[in-house]
Amino acid sequence: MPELPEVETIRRDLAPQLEGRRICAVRVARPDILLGTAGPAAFVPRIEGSCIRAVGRRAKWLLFLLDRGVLVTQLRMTGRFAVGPGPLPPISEFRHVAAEFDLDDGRTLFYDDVRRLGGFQLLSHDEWRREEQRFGPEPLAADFRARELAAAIRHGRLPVKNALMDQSRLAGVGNIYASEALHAARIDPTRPAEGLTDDEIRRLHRSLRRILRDSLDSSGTTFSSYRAVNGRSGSFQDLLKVYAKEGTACPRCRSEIRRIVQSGRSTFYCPGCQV
DNA sequence: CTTGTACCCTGACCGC
DNA sequence: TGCGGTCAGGGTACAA
Repeated sequence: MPELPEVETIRRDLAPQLEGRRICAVRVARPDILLGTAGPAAFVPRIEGSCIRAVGRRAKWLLFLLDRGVLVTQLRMTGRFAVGPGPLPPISEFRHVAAEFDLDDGRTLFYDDVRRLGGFQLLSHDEWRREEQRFGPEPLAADFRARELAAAIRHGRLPVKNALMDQSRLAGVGNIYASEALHAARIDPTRPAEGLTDDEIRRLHRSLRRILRDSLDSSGTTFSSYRAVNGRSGSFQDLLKVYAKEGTACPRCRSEIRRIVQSGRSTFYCPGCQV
């Protein structure tokens, strides 16, 4: 379940291995990972021969900035990458390889996706610029202050947890970090976003940024399926306070952590200290 | 405009 | 041992 810290971890793993490389050949074993209208017949020749100038990230999307456009990648739930020296995936866990990209240094980039909810789309630089406008601000950007958080989420009767996860309001936050940030800020996840006080916004801003940074320092949360590149695990799951901790004691007030469902997603919170 | 729901997909897990 | 049902949640399409 890659959110901002997980996708950024993958970007940092991939960038030094891929930047400056040319893609010589592409194989798409599972065409349904090609998002949008393009099938392999249109996709493959547009990628082959292109050079990877940089590996980027916006929200939870990983970006391969090519000389001919932007290869946009969504990992959704189970998408993973590995880079190997030969024609076979370097780790045995890659049993659902959906696409392979041969590089000009003899190595191959493998994309594996059990559920195939993720995938690729090649956009022109102009198309990506327009697409990118749909996202809210990046919460780890240097100029993202409490004022920017308030402008992004403090409107509407939507519960604050859903507001945090709405990618058009705020980029990169998903189910795990929304629950964790609200617990750290002592805010009830069901509260309408428009009702947060200035002090609560300041607490949420600090908590959210600290948790995203700490998770990045831990290479993300390997809870079920997420891995960094080549199967590497993150360790932030060891530092979670409420996510998937239903029935355990809140580390702050010892009340019992509860699980509720908001918009079909699990929310974990402490009824004792989140008000 | 906002808000809610169904759907895509497979593997892990549970109860019988 | 098998087997059906449920759940996981990212984003998107569509309805109200």
